[in-house]
Order: sequence, then structure tokens, then C-alpha cells
Amino acid sequence: MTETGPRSPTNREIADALEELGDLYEIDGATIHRIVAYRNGARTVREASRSVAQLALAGEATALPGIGPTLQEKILALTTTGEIPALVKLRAKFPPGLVEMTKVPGLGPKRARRLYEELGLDSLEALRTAAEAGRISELKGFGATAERALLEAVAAYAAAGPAQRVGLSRALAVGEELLAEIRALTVTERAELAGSARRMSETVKDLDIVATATDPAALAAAVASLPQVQAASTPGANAVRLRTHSGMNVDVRIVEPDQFGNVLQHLTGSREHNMALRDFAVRRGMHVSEYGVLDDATGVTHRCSTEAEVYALLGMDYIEPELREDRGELEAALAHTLPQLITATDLRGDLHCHTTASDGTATIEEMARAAIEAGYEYLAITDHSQSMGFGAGVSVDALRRQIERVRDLDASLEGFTLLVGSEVNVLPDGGLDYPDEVLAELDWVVASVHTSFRMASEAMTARIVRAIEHPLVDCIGHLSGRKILQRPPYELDLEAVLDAAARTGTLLEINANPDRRDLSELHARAAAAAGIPLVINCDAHRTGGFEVVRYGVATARRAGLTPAQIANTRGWRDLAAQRSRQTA
DNA sequence: GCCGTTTTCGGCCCGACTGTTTTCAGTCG
Repeated sequence: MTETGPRSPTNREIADALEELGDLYEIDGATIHRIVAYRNGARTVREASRSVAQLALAGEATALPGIGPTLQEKILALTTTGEIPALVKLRAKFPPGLVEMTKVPGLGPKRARRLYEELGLDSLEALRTAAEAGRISELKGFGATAERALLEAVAAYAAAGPAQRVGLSRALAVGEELLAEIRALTVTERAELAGSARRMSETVKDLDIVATATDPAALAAAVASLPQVQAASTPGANAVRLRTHSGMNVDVRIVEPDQFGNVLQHLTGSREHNMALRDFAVRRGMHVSEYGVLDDATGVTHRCSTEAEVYALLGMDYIEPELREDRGELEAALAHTLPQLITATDLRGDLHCHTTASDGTATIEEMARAAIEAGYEYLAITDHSQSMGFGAGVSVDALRRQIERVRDLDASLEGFTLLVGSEVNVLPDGGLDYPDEVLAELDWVVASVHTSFRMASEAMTARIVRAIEHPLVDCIGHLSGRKILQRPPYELDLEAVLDAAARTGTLLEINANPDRRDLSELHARAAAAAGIPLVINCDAHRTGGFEVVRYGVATARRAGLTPAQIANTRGWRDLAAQRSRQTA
């Protein structure tokens, strides 16, 4: 390797630096709009599919939304020198403990800075000690109540850290059960899930439900006494805040029917989507809030019973909740160019599942029956290859016997195609652990990384590109290797991988397992933009395993994908004819 | 600090809640 300057910072490292600059400028007392500009820039960088360091070197980072000359210059400094002078200066001015103090709920940058300057508090521990000694309530603007609240907040934060998020599947299990209970109440008229759960985000902090009722007070009382509820409070006459026995916090809002659309839109978010929507509205002389849409010209506040009316008042098409992240959906809604998003019923087959031959719990026949039951026309049996540890792998001899069994069973199934395949391990050098002549006997080959995750980016990229270039590989399984809330993705040059897949015609999987959702929505969007066909696979390990398809579809929808961009919306013969490898 | 159907300056989403307030600042979602 040649001697070069410092390694180019990753998008995540750049985003973290901009985020930290925003936090420090906020403590420094900068105007809120400047702080917001740093945070917007950080988000853009975090979500970018190309190397922002490389863009900045080429002077093209300003083409990204929210990145102007100043932010590009700071990114350039980080890229070429490894540091940003303003960040170095601010870090010297404010201790890291002060930034952490602002993360305590209820304590913001303004009051934290006063505590630092007037009492010298520079850590959570110092804050706790001062509060216990009654020193905080002596300051002007701080009373005994504030001091007590601060003490409690510090204790809670120190014990539990920042608010915990849970995976979507866990949140929906709680939210949909609660929603069904609420809908079953006689006083309930309408009830919908809102918030990030409705947008099908990867993780969820708490749940929101919006309802209308013939008798709001009766609904509130009934909700508070549902069997799932461990504790409930009623902050207002038309709201219930509850905690379930399963540990989820849930806000239930009971609204007038003619404002249901306004409130549902407001509480569905995202925050970024709503801010951009309102910003757009203001430019048109309108003001959007949860209570209605105010038109400056007439002074009339329009109340909306549906979300579609809210968007229509601004000249926009209805925007599906999964798209509401301010990633271009507002512009598309205005131009009437929103994509027709894929739905689960568009999928005609699944190309990744396991049986008792590897680490699944059901037989080939049971999995085939389950796929038919789930409405599929075809299924590929793709057990793990021979190097899979813990006895979960399939030897070459065993695979040959499996091929015969699958062929026999396929012949007996009317109107359903059972395919024989494999999920082949990609070895650390990018080779596969079945000989080519064996792979050539298979209908479908998924290649996945299951070992040696902790490789340097260059080596991991070369490893996966080699697998992509293998002429008998049809598809790469769960590309990034991440497990949501459990394991970060491995280091990878996404651009290089997408280039290779586009060049060779290798498909990429959206693994629907809710702990994976891999490709991620952003990677899926980038892959589709590169013209790479994607496959939504359940990776089922049991007969009930096809239920997770909703999470794969949700990821595709959040990526803005249409049925045409997903290969398994086609019949098997059509799909097989389109791929790079032609079956014999 | 960014941005443009108010284009190179002057704006920048909206409302609730809390505490210490007598008209509001800070914080949150």
C-alpha cells in the first residue's frame, strides 16, 4: 500500500463531527438556525450513499441538500487534516461532561451553561452533588422545584442512559394488540397507530395511537384499564399516557372526527417531514399544525378528517407514511411523481429459507406447504453450505440427496415450483465453500457472509466483490451483516459493491428478518438507483417464518421502491430468464 | 449556516408544558 495522508473519514465520522459542532455551538450560544444547519448537514451526510469526503475533495459536496460552502470547507478540513479547527477550539472551551449534562431530560444548553459558568459544574456527578447540597436553587431562575426535578432526572439518566429504543417487530406486537383492544371498545369510532411504528421505522421509542370516540371520557377510562396497561395517567381530558406490562410507553390521543386527519398526520411525523412540510406551507402563506391548516389569505383554518385532505390543501398527493422522512417525498408529491410502492401481495415467490437440513425447524415439505399457505407461487430451499459451524451446514453428499428430494417433491406439487438452492458461505478470501460443479446443479444460489466480520473495509469489499463476480452466484444475502440494535454493519465500500452488482447482474437481497432488514432502506434505495434488481426474502427458519415479509416490504417501501424494482414480483421463469446466469 | 415562485438578504415549523414568571424563556416532541 502506498503512503497516503490520513484515511478519508467515513460519512458516519463526518456526521458525528458536524453533530458535535452543532451541540457545542448551541452551548456557545449561537443562533438556533446556525445550529439547525449543522444538524441538517449531519443528517444529510449520515444518509448519503456516496463518500461525502470524496465529494468535498471534488468540491461537489455543496450539491447535497443542507451542505453549503462553510460545511463543505469543514468536511474538507476533516478529510485532509483529520480535524476541524472550530471543533478543536470548542472542545477546548467546553468540557465533554458539559455536553453530556445537556442530554439529561429537562436540562438544555442554556441552563447547563449557566451551571457550568456560575457553579463550575462540568459532569453529571458534579451536577448531582451540587443539587444534593442545595446549591442550584440558590441561582436566580432556579427554584427548589427545578433542583428536585434535576436531581431526579440525573439519577434516572445515570441509571438508564438515553431513552431506549426497541425493534419495530417488538413495538408492533404491543401496538397492534393494543390497537385491536381499543377498536373493539363500543365507544371507539376510529383508531390508528401513528408515529414511527406507523412509518415502519427500524426502531421505535414509544407508541402513539389516535382515536375518535362517541364518548371521549369513556374511551379514556376504558383505555386506562385495559389488561395490557401497567400504569396510566391522563394529562388532559382527551389523552391517556400509559405504560404497558411489556414496558412500552404509549400515548393515546382522542380527537374530534373533523381533526382526525390533522392529528394523525402530525403524530405520524417524522419530525423532519413535518418541519419541511410546514416550511413549504409558510412559503405558500399557509400554516400547518395538528389543529388544522390556516390559510393567511382567508384567515380560515381548515380542519381535515383525513390526511389526504391535509396534503391536498398544499397541492400535494397523499404521501404514504413509510415515505415521510423528508427525503424528497414532498417535492415528488407536489410534482405528482410519487412512486407506486410495492405491497406484500405483489410478491410471488421467496428465494431464501432453511429446513432441518441446516438450522431450520421444519422439513422441506413443511416449508413448501407454508409457502403455498402464504400465497407464494415458488420457493427456493437454501440451506447453509458445508462450512457453517455447529453442525448446521450441509455436506456436498447431503446436498446431492437434498437436490433429489426437492426435485421429487416439486414434481408432486401442482401449481407450485419448489427450487433447490443454497445459502453459500462467502469465505474470507471471497471464495465459496461448494465446488462449482455442485453449484451448477442448483436453481438458485444466495451467497452470504457468516464469519470473519471484523475485516478491514478494503478486504471485506474485495471479498464480497469476488463473490458477486462468481458466475454461479445469483444473489448476495444480507449484505451489510448488521443486526438492528445488536451488531453494526461491517466495514464496506458500498459504491464498489453496487458497481460490481450492477456490472455482473447479481441481485441483492432485502432480508426481511426484522432484526436484519438488510439491505437497509438507504442501501436499497441506492442499489435500486444503480439499476440493481432486488429480492425480498424472508430467510424463514420455520413454517411461521414467512410472517416477517412485512418488514422486508416496509424497508422496500421506505426506500421508495415499486414492484418493477423487486425481482420476486415476477414469476420464477421470468425471473430466471432475466438474471445473469441462465439455467441449463 | 443555508437557501430562493418574498433569489444574494432576510427569513428560517408549531404548539405544549414547566417553572418562576406579571409576559416569558427554556425545553421538548
